[in-house]
Amino acid sequence: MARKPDLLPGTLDMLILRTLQRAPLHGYGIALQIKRLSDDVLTVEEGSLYPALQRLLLQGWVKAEWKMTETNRRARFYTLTAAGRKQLGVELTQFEQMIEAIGRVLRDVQEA
Amino acid sequence: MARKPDLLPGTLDMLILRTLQRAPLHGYGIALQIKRLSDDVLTVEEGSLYPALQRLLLQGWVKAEWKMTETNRRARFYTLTAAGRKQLGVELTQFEQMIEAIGRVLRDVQEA
DNA sequence: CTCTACCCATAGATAAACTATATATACGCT
DNA sequence: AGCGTATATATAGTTTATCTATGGGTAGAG
Repeated sequence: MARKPDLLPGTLDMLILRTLQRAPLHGYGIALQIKRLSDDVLTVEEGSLYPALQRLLLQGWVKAEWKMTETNRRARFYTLTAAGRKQLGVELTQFEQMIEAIGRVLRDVQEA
Repeated sequence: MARKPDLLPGTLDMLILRTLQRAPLHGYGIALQIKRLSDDVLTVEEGSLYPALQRLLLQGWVKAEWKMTETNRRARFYTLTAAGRKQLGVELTQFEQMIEAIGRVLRDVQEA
């Protein structure tokens, strides 16, 4: 009845970019980190993650290169570009603005 | 390039239910109120609003009846049902949980 | 030599929201 | 009388994000 979404639609790109701002990372690692930092509230499914990364690549917000992980595995490491850093700023601002706006509607702030 | 969404996907039903919790209202009025309370940050397009109201009706979360407005117009007034009140509670809780989780990811709270 | 954790990727379905369009009426203005 | 604007509902068709399901493949532990 009441579905339990894995994440809030429209926030995935922002979460990925923010994760990459801390350090370059591969897809699997990004998903794990988001899951862990959110205390398992947010889960990034693989079918959402990899298309999202393709989107970000196409937009030029991240770049990718194949490397070996510490555990000796081939993995594609994504790095935030300058444009990506800028985009992250835009998305963070917009997101905060929306959250505040939603808060106003939910709380029904009275005005003169 | 950087799209400006009208609202955060996944929050519309909650916003409508919350608006109706204050008082029964017609579709047009709901959209106006959300827009105004949010200081024009949130805009509910008609193509989003009316399908959403149909959804809520089908789920039994609201009921509707035709009435006249104060300005002497035919309009369909929606009222929150008991089930709708309950659903609103669920959605509010989930939303807060998600927002907090996103906040943790964005702020990268350090733990032991 | 099998199992689990790690890692990438895409095709297809679903659902929410958007754009565009259609209809209609009350009221004020000229 | 005629026009424009704000009010009011509704749907068809498109787009886009996310999910489900599936397919690969490798390192290392047991």
